[in-house]
Amino acid sequence: MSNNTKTKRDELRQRLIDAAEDEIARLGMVGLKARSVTQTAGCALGALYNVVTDLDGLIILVNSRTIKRLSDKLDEAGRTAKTPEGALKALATAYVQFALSERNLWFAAFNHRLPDGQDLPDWHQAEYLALITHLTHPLGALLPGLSTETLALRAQTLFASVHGVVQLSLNGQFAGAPREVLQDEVQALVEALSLGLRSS
Amino acid sequence: MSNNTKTKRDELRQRLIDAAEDEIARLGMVGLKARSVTQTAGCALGALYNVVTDLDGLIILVNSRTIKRLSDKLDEAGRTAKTPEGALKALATAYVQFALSERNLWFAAFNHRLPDGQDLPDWHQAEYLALITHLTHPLGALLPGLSTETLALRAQTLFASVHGVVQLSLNGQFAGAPREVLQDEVQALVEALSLGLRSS
DNA sequence: CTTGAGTTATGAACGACGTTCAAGAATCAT
DNA sequence: ATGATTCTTGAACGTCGTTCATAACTCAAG
Repeated sequence: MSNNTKTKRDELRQRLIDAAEDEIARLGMVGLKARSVTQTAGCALGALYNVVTDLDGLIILVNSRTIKRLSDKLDEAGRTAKTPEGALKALATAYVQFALSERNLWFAAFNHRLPDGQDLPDWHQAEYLALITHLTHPLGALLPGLSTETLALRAQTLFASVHGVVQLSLNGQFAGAPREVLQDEVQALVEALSLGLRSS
Repeated sequence: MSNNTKTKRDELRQRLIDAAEDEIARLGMVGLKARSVTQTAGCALGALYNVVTDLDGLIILVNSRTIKRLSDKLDEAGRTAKTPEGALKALATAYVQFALSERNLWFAAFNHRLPDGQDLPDWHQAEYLALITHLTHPLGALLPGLSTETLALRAQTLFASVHGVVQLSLNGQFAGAPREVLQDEVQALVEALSLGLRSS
């Protein structure tokens, strides 16, 4: 394969990711169709499968972008805070804001499921883990003396609990905090958890 | 419509729910197919649409059963505890156990999404809300003096945070507590939250 | 029992989907 | 300029949810 065709493929892959990202953002994950995405990317239907394994593979590439963007927001939020608890609150706020403003992409990133037996590629799993790492530092300052492993576990749990509140609120027609008080509820959650974790 | 045909329809509806429940339990929500479910229920393909609006409608009926079963488990767990905090922990434990033992049905109940613009029927939304009500009593005992509305909100948030930890652990190939320590992490979460909520 | 109008059940047919692959177009070394 | 090789294309396939013309059935009236 010549160098020229390789860069052409890369360009097409980028165009496909662009188109897929747009389609998911507008219509959600189920709105992503092979025929439509290839048309707006300006290629043949079959070309999709030269450049990407699957529609699932394309979703993964979009999700990778989303996670990267979310990671940047968290980075920014984490830097501005003074106290560890303030940092955790700022991170939660940023997370909620991201989920609210990029609902469909956020949803795709956290709810895309591969067919049974298939696993996410390692490089992509690592991106999710890196996301949670943003919590490790402030949480470690709040809870000194924890082993690295327990700290990592607690960071995952903290992340997951905030994520759960956002998910049930945005998703759920049933239950879940109404959208107007979502930020408040998440703040209360982080505050109570910070307090409780420190004194337990 | 004679009475006879009405009960025949009801019987068929039950058989379809049975078949759908089995199929979802074995293969997950995406494994539910109109052709297969009607075949094991012993009826024609089109009969599905006489008895139920949609495949989505069938999923809702299965989810209703699942929520009812989960509600029973929570009832049981809530009754055995002495202290409010003990009750919350027992409820969380029961929830985790249910999710672990009925993964696919649990997943369907909390991740089924109707097409854009459609809402869950009111009677079904009420079932989800009733589920969360199990937390209200012990939480109210733990946090006296809260208004009914804030108490309901806190109960939803507590529910959602536990749910989030379970979801990310079971779902996520990326991140989320590994399954062996899930119960421990959820216990730690409930403990910290109880402590933190009380003293805030 | 017979009739026929009204009701219910059936499954072939439809359109949309993801994916494949034979055939054509483009590229490149000679 | 030519043949070999690589890449691209979109028609075709199988599967899906859903519909609807038609067949089968039900039942009151004669």
